[in-house]
Amino acid sequence: MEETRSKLQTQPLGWWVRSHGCNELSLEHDDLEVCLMGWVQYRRDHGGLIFIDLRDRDGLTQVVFTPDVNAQALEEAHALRSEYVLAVKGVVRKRPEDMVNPSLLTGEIEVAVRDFKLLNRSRTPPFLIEDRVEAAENLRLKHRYLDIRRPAVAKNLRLRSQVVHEIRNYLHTAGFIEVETPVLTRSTPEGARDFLVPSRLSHGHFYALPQSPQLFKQLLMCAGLDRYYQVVKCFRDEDLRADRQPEFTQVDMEMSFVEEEGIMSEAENMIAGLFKKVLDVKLETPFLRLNYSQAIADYGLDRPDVRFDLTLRDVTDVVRGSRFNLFARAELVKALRVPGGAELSRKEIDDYTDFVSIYGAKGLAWIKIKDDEWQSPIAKFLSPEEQEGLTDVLGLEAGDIVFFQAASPEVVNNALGYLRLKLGERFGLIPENTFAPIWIMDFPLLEWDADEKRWEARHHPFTSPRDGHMELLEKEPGLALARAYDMVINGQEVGGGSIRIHTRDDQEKMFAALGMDLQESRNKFGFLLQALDYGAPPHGGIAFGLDRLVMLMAGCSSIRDVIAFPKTQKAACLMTDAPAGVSNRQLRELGIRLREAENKPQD
RNA sequence: GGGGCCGUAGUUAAGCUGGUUAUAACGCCGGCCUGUCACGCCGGAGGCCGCGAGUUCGAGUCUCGUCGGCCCCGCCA
Repeated sequence: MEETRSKLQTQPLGWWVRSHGCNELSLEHDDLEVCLMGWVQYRRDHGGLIFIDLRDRDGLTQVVFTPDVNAQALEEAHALRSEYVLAVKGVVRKRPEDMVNPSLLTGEIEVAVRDFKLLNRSRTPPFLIEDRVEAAENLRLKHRYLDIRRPAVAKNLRLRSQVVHEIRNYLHTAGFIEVETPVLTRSTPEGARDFLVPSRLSHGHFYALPQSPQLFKQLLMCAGLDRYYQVVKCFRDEDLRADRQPEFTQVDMEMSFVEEEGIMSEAENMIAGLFKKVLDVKLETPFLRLNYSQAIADYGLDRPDVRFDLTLRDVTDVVRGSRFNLFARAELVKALRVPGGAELSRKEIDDYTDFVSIYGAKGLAWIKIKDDEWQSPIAKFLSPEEQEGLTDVLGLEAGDIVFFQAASPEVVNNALGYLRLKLGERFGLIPENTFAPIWIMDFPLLEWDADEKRWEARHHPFTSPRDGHMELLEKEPGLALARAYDMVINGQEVGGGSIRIHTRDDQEKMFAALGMDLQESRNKFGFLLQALDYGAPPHGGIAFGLDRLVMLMAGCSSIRDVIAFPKTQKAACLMTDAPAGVSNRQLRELGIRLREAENKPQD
């Protein structure tokens, strides 16, 4: 099959040197002898005349084989096919007047081929290397090197490179020192599941891949480096999502002798500068700020999309004494008013009811405000006073629809919070090409783990409580607030950080509050406690999720689109087939025997 | 661990309440063509309908299981 494609022999590059890229030539190069190298994008074989669009990472240039320039080359060029790799020497010439291709940057010229070399052949690719053809994602991932040849994918990687470059540039200028921290480190409790690496030299012992360089960067502050940053891979063995991969990249920073303001202003200047330089988008600084509790109250979520205005309202008091039992008894009742929402069909409302059920909602109450009446399955249960109260609190007008959730705060806020996003889309309330950054602050320090029946650090156990809140840990741990902050853009959490605990005393108190006894905390975090004991400066930092940030800037909806070689939802790499089995010899060296091998019958 | 969507030529899809030989476009192969640009024209090849059971006279179509991909809940900052 391959033989039929071409009898043309491939040749070594020899002394040929590329003179230009495929997006570079224009009328000002007229008559110039050039040498281009690239792939065959399209071939238009007219028999006595052949056009080839030669592609490299930058663009396309039309090269033309004609008998009057080189008849031999024309003869050979009949054998060229898609994705063959060529080196072409020729002369730049102006195209005939009405033959200009305005959709090509190089569309005013063409290169008349004097000589060419076939550098490599190609099998017919499994999918067309074109932006307008969307092949199935598993196919694209299996042949990712072909997928990346598509300009849209390459463009994302180039954007990512620009972003990292600007970040490094900014931080370097601002006096940050880039330091690499270990990838083979020790497993620490809390947080996500670790990826483990067995030790050959110490059987039965394991390294863990870092979930983040958190402890190392704090130790670098103890070391007096003052300002640290790193663009670093982090690893978390948890289930994947469109915005979550098992290995992902953080822009990790830490600063000494600063408090919230110092870190946040540096971080938002960096981000604003980035958007300006890379996208030419101006973000107003300082960014808006919102308390966690206010974010939950207004938006239901701790990463609100503030590009549009719909907000939730607490109407618990209005319906407290209602004949409608569900409302009267619920711990929390909130309403979401959608102006113009009365146009929603019954089918759409049913779909929204299904939608909120995934967040634990048992149903979705609604009222359509018509000119003369309230159209609703629940209106009849509401007294005139309650109706008046709702009209007042919500500012109801004819044409509106109001959705209600009455349940636990968690269910109410999640259900209405995500419903708000859905409705924002449905009613076209979300402006495109807009970036709305916002800081979320004053997070609770701890979070109740219902399964484990204990308090856990919401951020991580090194986060400092607000002044005076350390004392709350014993009596009212749920009320203690953290000196933590998240940066949210368009409803995406792109970064988060905190002021750290920098005294041994406080850090031990914190561990104790998390149910760790002295022995245990010294065992696991002895090195940190010691470092804090030797004059640790006050410090804090922030880490950005680079993949999410680039995804946002690229306008993609999955971080896979901005990662060169991403993994599937089962954390597999379809190209290399990782993860894969290993030989018994490798296992033996590591002192490992698989449990399944003992149970499974030998075949 | 759970819910939803999907799997048919190389690719993207169509295939109705089960019924003759499984369609189309693009791609691929061969031929013709000196101004195309996603060239055009003529001809051709190409299928384990993801895999395995079951129901049925008969399964791409229905049922169950399984594998894989995507989205989500849980999990994860």
